[in-house]
Order: sequence, then structure tokens, then C-alpha cells
Amino acid sequence: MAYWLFKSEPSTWSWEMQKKKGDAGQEWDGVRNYQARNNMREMKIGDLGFFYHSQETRDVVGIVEVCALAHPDSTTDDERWECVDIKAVRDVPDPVTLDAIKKNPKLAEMVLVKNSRLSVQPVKPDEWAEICRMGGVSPVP
DNA sequence: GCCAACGTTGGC
DNA sequence: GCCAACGTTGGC
Repeated sequence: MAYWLFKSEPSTWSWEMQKKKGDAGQEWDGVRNYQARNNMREMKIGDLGFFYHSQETRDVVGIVEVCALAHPDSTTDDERWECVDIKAVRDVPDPVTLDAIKKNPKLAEMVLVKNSRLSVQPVKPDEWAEICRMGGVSPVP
């Protein structure tokens, strides 16, 4: 079981939109970055991820689960780009802001802090637990 | 809205 | 294979 973080601008694809998809899930399309794609290729069914809103509120607002392995991205004919499907699992009752993450020494090594531009990134188990604690959500759905 | 950081592209 | 130019992202 691995942990991840998915970043999205709410104006493009928000947590509300993701939740409306329910258990059907949604493909995480539009990624045009090799590192992000490679991360998606590593994902397994049942892996969990944070849903992070960039640009506007800059916070972790939800938890998602990988529900389809990497497959060709339906929004392009370019074979290089693949994506997984994810479904919303639950809200984070107390959204964890980037600010709070940066202030927490335990989270100083997070990719979110070190490489803010990577849109799909791995999260370490202890980072997962810490953010769940801060967000008031159980680390296991 | 600005700009730094980063990734990608393409000429050589 | 290098590197300059360019485009994009995302924090501020």
C-alpha cells in the first residue's frame, strides 16, 4: 500500500467535482509530465492519495483511492501519456493548508514543499499519518 | 499579476 | 549530447 498526493486547480477540477463522480471515479487525465506519469504507473488498486487544491486555497481537502491502474490518457492520442482513475473516499474535515505543512518540521521533506510543481507525487507513510492527524481524519478509511 | 523554478524542445 | 530558449506551474 502506497500513498500519493494529487494536485489540482479547483477551477479546473475541484474536490466537489471529484466527489460528484462517486465510486465510479474519474481518470486523472491531462498530466503531461514524465515524473508525474511514472508515479501513476507505480500505483496499485487501493492505494490512497490526498486531494490537494493548488493556486487558490492551497490545502489538502480530501482522500482518494486508486480504482484503476494506469491506462492511456483518453484526452490525447499521444501514447506517452497515461493515467490512473481515482475515486473520492472521504473529506478531510479540517483542510490542511500548505502553510501549516510548511510550519510542521515533520513535513519539511515532503515533495509538496521541496518540488511544488510536481502534480502527482509520493507521500511517505509517516507524512500520511501526520497530515491525517492535522486534518482530523483517520489514516485508514 | 508577477516572477522564480522547473521541464521540455529544438538547433547545433 | 549540450544548452539556450521557451512555456508552464504555482506560490506569493
